[in-house]
Amino acid sequence: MNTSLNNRKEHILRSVVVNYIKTAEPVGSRTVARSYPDGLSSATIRNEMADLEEMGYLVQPHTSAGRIPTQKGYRYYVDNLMDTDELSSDIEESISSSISAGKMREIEQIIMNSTRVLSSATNQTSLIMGPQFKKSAFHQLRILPLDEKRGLVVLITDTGFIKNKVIDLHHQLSHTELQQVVSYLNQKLYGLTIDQVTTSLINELKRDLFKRLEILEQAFILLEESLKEEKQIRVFLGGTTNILNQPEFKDVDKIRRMLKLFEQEPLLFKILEDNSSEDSIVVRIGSENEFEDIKECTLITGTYRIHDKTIGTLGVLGPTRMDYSRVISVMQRLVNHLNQQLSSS
Amino acid sequence: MNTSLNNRKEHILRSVVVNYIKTAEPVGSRTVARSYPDGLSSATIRNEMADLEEMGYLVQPHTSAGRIPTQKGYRYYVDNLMDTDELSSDIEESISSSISAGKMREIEQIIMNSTRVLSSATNQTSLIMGPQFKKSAFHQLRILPLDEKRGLVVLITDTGFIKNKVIDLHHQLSHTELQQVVSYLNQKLYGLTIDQVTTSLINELKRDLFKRLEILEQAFILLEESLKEEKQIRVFLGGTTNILNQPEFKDVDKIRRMLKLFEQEPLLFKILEDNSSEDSIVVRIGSENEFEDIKECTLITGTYRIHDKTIGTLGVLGPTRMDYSRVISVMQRLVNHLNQQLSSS
DNA sequence: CTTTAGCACTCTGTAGTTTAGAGTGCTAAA
DNA sequence: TTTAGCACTCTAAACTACAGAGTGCTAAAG
Repeated sequence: MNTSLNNRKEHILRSVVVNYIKTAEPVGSRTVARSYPDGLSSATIRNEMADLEEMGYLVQPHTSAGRIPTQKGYRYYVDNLMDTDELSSDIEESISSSISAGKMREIEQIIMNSTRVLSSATNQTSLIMGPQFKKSAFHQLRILPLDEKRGLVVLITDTGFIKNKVIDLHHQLSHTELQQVVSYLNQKLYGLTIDQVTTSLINELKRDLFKRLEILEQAFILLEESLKEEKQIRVFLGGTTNILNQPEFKDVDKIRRMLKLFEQEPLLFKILEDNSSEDSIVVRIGSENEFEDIKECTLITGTYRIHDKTIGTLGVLGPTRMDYSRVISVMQRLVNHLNQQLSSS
Repeated sequence: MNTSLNNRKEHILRSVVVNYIKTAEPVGSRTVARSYPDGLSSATIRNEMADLEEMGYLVQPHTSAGRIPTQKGYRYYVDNLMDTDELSSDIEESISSSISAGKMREIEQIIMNSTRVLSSATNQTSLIMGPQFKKSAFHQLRILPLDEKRGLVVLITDTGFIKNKVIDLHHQLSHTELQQVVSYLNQKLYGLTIDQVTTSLINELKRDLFKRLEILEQAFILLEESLKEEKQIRVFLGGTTNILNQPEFKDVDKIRRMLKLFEQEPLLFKILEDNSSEDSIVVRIGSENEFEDIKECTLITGTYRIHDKTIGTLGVLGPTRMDYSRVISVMQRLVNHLNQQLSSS
């Protein structure tokens, strides 16, 4: 199936893809002929294009129109024909400046800026999964008494997350009792990722502790809730209006479906999560995507890390007619910057 | 200018407004005639409608079409003709259930649910300004040492907000020194709203403290940053796709402008802030709005409180052809629930 | 004086028709 | 194997025709 094409066919396919990406209009033989270095006539090109159509790389929207790439055509282009884009210096700059600006930056802030850069540099919709709490390792638990009846539980991870929650302390605890509980918990949990803190582990700890102090029910409830709650992680979106600029979304109905999708955070999360892969950048074209709603789109994803630990995914979503070369370059650059920036604190 | 209309004209105006809201089609004399209790002929209605047009309450899109209400027409309707909607029981229920569900609810969660309810019950876009940190009063400041080099500053307000931040402690502090600083700050700041903690006050405190301990520069930086940071408060949006259902937004260009607006959080914040008023619910029709981008829309806003302290605003944004009666009823109900729910913890 | 029936007139939206232009596939010659 | 030439196809835009909805005005009736 994966027979590779001869040189001339490759050249023609590339030309069709590149032109179609640029103009969104079916590409005719004349146009391709012009791009061919040693002048070949349009008739010859026509023959080759007919071949490419038969092989499944191109299609005609109707009998007498130019050709547009099929999904298979895009795939071949991405795998074999694409050269990586040189980024213009102002994009380079906007990437590095918007990410590294302040020093005392919150991680959320960095992520939000990234969505902005990513969408504006690619002219597509960008989506970024915020850092995944549950993949971080447990580092420290503190309980801070607020007043007679309430305390603040603070949970700190190795990647710098801080979660907190006010809890009721029905039974007053002495300071030392509290200390005991806390240090016990810290000892048991240290180094585990949040993922690993399962309900059964919690129950075990609970039994253990109840023997000594029949108190901290509330604290455990927090811990459990904290796990559940984090299932719905934020996905940040940028440039959702960019799809309106693309001619493939001139239909109000398509727009609606797309925007509906953007409103469903859990779904977006799933989409990103499923596509996150350890190795750099993944391109999913059209029906290569698992999710029904984006089977007419291309999704390009990458992952970012803190100290070699993958903690989130970023993606660019658009029509299959997407400037692959540019998007991939931008994404690559952005991921590098992010990794560097996030790991340097 | 504000001459009130006679009974018959009022009836006709109401009929036109109600019908137009329902169908989005210009309303003709025949339609109005049907709605008139004692049969009046369409010819009579026509005469009255011509009058109403001259007075500025109605217009014709073109010579031989029905009438549609002008902004002035809507205004008269809202002020004098509208009766409040009875809400169907399932909406009542969805309001109360989605807001009061859990017990240990985070305030953000409640707000997000509110956007959902509000937009789905009104079929419009809803926007809610999250609770305003800076209007809360300072309650407690804690500093929690994490390790040798870092500490966690925790700031708690009377309305239950908890802000925290990791700070570097270049110079190690003894426990007692830390205690001293913290209790001094607490004493000075207690009861002030965050708004009132101005830069000058911070500087004063700084001078004061430097005399005793030449240390806590970092802590102050936090405090200052915390103030700045909170200028960009989150605005939660719901049902942005609802505008696509309205025929006034069948033009892709209008859609784009609207969605662009939704992406500009600071602007939305300003819009909501400007419209927030102490007394219940405000209706801004068309050009009554100050902001250029929504001069073709109607914005209906209300405020919610915690213990009689206004902390946020919620709004419904849509075309001027909006079901005023329903939106106002829903908003009223939602605000009541919110106030009750937020104040009971 | 108010209401109404009747009628001519206006404007829109839709459906059908025409036409220019772009691009193809095929054939036959180079 | 390549290319010139030509007949053919399909689309998108422009134009025309027409039915339908609604108006304003006039003149008659209450």
